[in-house]
Amino acid sequence: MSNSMTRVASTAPARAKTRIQQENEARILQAALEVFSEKGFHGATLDRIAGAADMSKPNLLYYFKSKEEIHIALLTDLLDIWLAPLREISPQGSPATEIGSYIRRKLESSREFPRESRLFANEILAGAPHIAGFLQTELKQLVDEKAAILQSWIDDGQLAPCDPRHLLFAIWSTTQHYADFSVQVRHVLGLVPGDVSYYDEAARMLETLFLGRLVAPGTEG
Amino acid sequence: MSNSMTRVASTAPARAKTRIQQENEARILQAALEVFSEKGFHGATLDRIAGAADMSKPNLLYYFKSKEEIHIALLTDLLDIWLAPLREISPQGSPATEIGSYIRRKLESSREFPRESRLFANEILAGAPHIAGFLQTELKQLVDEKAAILQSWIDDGQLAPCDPRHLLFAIWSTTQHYADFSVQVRHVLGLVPGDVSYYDEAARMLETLFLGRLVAPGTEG
DNA sequence: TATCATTTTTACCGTTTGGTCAAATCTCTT
DNA sequence: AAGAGATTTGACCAAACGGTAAAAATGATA
Repeated sequence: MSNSMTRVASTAPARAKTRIQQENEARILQAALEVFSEKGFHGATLDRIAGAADMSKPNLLYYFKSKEEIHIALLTDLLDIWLAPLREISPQGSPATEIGSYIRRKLESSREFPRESRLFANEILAGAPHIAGFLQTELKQLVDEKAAILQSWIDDGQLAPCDPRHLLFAIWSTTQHYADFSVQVRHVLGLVPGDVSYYDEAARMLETLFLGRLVAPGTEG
Repeated sequence: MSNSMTRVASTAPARAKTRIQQENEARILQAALEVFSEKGFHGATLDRIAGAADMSKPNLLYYFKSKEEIHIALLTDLLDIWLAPLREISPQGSPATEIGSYIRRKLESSREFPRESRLFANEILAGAPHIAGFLQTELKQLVDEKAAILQSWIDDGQLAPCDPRHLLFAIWSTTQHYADFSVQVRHVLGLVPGDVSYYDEAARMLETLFLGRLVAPGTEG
């Protein structure tokens, strides 16, 4: 949860951070994550964030120059969390093990970082104004790289013919759904607000879907 | 795209709608859909919506009492669009045909109504403050009903054992992803903003995923 | 064309919002 | 303990916001 955006420009001296500075920046980012992920960028107010950080608004603005700077700092930290599971896909493994563990990692990420996932979802829904560059460059590159691995498995006959990038989309959407749409999931399942017990069943569903066979063969007519 | 919220309370006389009234309400709702789906509720302003409807703000407020009333009107209209594909799932058909056509309907809905889909996504992400009741009652009921159909197919051995409701979640997430996360999809695929040519490939992917078998058998070790 | 209801506009209001500023307080070092 | 730098606070501001009121303009109807 370290902040890479407030860290300096190469020309500035970049003083070492005080104990208080570290603590308060962390508190602010945590509070802002809570508020931004719940209310969206425009729905979040500096007063609210400051309140959640148990801090006055001017004091908050002493550490971050603007509301947008906090938002960008959060997004930047987020991208590593988002990419990490994808990076681990290896050409050495088999489709079943690699796809299976990728799904587990992504699902675990949804369970562990639901607020970060919602922050990301909000940003994409808003047209990705702050991370368009990231999507076009780093993410696209990594996707192309991993898609090539999947493609080699398709060429081997280990994986059904399909556009590997769309396979990744399917994994992203199904796993992130449990964080981004958790309210809907809980209402439909009849669970109380805090309950996240659906993750076990979700994992089973996704394993069947991606690694097994959903519809029994011979009944397609 | 008719509006059911401004229509009357049972006690009020409910005058018939003027030609101008009908036209302007439609223009406002269309403009508001554009703005709300793009900016979210808090990011949208009455000035912007009025501008998009080519109308002054007070004039807009002559037709809708408040910003929230417009939002609720849009959401209410939306729910029918959202539910329609699910309603069509029939116990008469086979799993392959029913699930397949449900996916096609949902995907078509994403392509045809991307703004409505994003409006819905925004609402859920915000905690579903306006449609929590709908999710808990109408949607839950319909899901339970359709899940029972899927369950009967599981009992028949026509469908792999799984929680049918999570199967529905998987269908929702994968299909809606192409509307809600279209910006990300396009950036990753290297497409220009307006391009929706990915839907064909998406349909193929989802058919393979839900109706076929992704990972070749015998290689799971 | 006169009349009345509907529609549109102009001017305005109170509140909220992101952000500033300078003074006051605190913390750390010497 | 004193001084310097870091931190915190309270008072404040301009702009944007959702919304109102009343007059002006338009449309329908007879």
